[in-house]
Amino acid sequence: MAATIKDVARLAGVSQSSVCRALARPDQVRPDTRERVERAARDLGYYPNRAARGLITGRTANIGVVLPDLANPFFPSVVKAIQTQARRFDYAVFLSDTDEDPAIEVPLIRALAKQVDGFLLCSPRSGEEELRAFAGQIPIVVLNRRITPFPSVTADSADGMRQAIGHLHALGHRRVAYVAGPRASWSNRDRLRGLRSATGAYDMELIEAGNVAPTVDGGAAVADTVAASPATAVIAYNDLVALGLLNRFRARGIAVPGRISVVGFDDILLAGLVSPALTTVAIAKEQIGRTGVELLLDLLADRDPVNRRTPTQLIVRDSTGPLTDQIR
Amino acid sequence: MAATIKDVARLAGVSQSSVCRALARPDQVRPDTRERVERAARDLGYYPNRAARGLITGRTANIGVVLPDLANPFFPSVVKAIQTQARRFDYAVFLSDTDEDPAIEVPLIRALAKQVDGFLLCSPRSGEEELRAFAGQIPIVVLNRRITPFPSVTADSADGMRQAIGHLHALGHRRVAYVAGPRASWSNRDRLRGLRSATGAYDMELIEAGNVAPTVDGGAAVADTVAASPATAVIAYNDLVALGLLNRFRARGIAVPGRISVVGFDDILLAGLVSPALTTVAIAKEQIGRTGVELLLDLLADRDPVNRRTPTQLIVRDSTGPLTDQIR
DNA sequence: TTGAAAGCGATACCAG
DNA sequence: CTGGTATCGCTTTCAA
Repeated sequence: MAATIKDVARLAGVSQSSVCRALARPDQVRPDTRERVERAARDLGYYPNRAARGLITGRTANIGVVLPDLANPFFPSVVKAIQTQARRFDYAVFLSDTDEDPAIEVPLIRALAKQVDGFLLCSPRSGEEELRAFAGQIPIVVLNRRITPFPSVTADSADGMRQAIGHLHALGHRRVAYVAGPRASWSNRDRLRGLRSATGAYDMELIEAGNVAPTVDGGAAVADTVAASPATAVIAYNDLVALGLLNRFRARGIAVPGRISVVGFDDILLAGLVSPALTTVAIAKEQIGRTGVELLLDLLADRDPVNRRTPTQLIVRDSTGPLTDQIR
Repeated sequence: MAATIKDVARLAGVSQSSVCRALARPDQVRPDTRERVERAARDLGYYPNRAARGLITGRTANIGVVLPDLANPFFPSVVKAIQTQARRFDYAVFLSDTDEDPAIEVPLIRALAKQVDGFLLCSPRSGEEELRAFAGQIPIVVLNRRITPFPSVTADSADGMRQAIGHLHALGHRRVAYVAGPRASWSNRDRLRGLRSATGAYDMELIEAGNVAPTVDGGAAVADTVAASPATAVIAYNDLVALGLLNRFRARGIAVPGRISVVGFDDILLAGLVSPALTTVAIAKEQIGRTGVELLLDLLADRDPVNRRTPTQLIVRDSTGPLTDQIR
C-alpha cells in the first residue's frame, strides 16, 4: 500500500541506511545520492512511519492530553495553545476527554503511555496517590493542579480572588457567596482557599454553596439557594456556573447586579457576550497550554522543569455593581 | 523502563508467544498458563505497546481527527461525540486543529497517516482535488462536507434554511440578508444554496453579505453593512457570526428583533444564553460525530458506507420577531 | 498447547 | 560516504 523505506531504497538503488541518512541528515551523504533518494521518496509519496521510528528511537513525537470535558470552553482554549506549541516542535497530539469520570483517567494513561512521549494532564480528577504512581514511569506535566512530584502549571487563583473581593468590597458588598465546583477539582479547592483568605483580609462574610457540576445547569441548580441567602454578591467556581446563575436569576426576575452581583472565573468567550456581560477573573489559558508543553519538553530533555504560576486578571463587566441602599 | 512482553514471559516462565496468546485469546492456552501470565502481567503493570502491535497487525486502533478550529464551540461537541463512540470500540483519538489554515491539512494527514487507521476530516478547507488524492490510499470519512468518493456525514442545511425562511416569512419578513462564512467552507456554500432555494420558494428577496471569518469578530465586522441594507432579518453563517451581529447591533442601539431579526446556525451552547436568546438552526452535532465514527469503522471493515445526512431543527428563541409596522 | 523464529518499518552501529 | 545487520515490542505462522 503506502511506500516504505525499502521501496525508496530499491527505487533509488541504495540501501535503507542511506535512505534514512539522506532524509534525516542530508549532509552526511553525497549530494547525488541525496538527490536520488529525495526524488524516489517524492515519486513514491514516501512518509516515514512515525510509530515504527518511535519503536527504535524511543521517541514517538506525540504528546498525550487528558482533560475532563471538552464541552467546557475553557479546555478548547488550552488545547489549542497546546497544539500550536506542540506543532512548533513537530509533536502531534493525542486527545482524551474523560467526561469528568475519574475512573477512566488512569487506565487511559496506561493504554496511551507507550504511544506518547509524555502527558499533559489538564485538571485531572483522580486521587493524588493514583497519579503519583506514574511518577518516574511516565513523563507527566499537570495543568491546573499541583501534585508533587510532577511539574505543574497553575493559575494564580488566590490573586484573582483577591482582585474579585477587592472589587466587590469597594462596591460596598460585605457578604459574598461562593458556588463550589466539583469536589474532586483541585482548582475548586484552590479557589476556595484563595477566597477564604481574601474575605478574611477584607473582613467579609463568606457563604458557601455547592458543590455543583461545573456547567450551566450546575449553576442554575443552586441559583435559588444563593438568592435565598443573605449574600449580595456571588462568585462562581467558573463562568459556566456563573452563566447558569445569571440565567436563573433573569428567569426569576432577580436583578443583576441590582439585587445581586455575579462574578465568574476563566473568562471564556461567552462571558463577554451575555447581558449583563459577566465580570470574571481571566485566566491565561493560552499561556497555560503553551507553558505546559514547554515544561513537558524540558522534562523529556532531562532539564529540570520548575512549577509555573500564571497570572489572573479581573475583568470588570456589567454583572457587578454597587450595593444599593434598599438592599443594605 | 516500562514492562514489555519479554519481561512478562520471563516472569511467567513461558514464551512470548504464550503471553501474547494468553492475553489475546485466553481460551487457546491452558488455564494454569493463563493464570501465571495474567498474574505476571498484573505484577509488572504490563500494557502492550499499541504502536508496536500496529506495526505487525496493520491496525493502530487510532483514528485521526482534523478540524479547522477548536475555538468554535461547534467542533468540541462533535469531537466529544467522536471520542465517546471511538472509545466504545477501543479506539483512541489523534486530534489536529489546523487553525483554519488549508495549507497544513494535507501535510498533517500525510504525517499522521501511518499512526492511525483512518481519518475523520471535519469541515476540511482544502481543495477537492488535493483531498481526492488520498482516495484509495487512506481511509477517510468527511464531516460537514461532501467530496466524492469519500463517505460523508452532512447536515441537512437546505431543510434548516427552509424552516428558518418559513419562520421569517410567517413573521412577515420579505427581505432577508445572509452573512456568508469562509469561501473555502463547503457548509457555507451548502447553506447558501439551501437559502437561495428557500427564498426562491417563498418569493423573498435575498441580500448577500460577507464572506467573513466564522467568528464573533467576523459577525461584528459586517453588522453595520447589514443594518444599512434593506433587510429586516438576517441569517448568519453560524452562531458565532450571529452573536457578533447581535453584539454590534446592541452597541449601536439597533433593536433585535424590533428593528431586525437574527437567525444563527449550529445551536451552540452560547446561543441559548445571550439575550435576546438566539433563534438558530440546530445541527445534530453528536449524531454527526457518532455517525462519522461508524462510517469510518465500516470503511475499515470493508463494509461499504453510505453517505448520511443528519436532520436540522429550527430553534425559535427571542432574536426573531414579527415585522413591525413602522419598518414595513 | 507451546515455543522458535520471522517480520512489521525504521534507526543505529559498525565495518569497509 | 555507504551497506549490512541487529534491534525496538509485538503478533503470527509453523513445528514440535
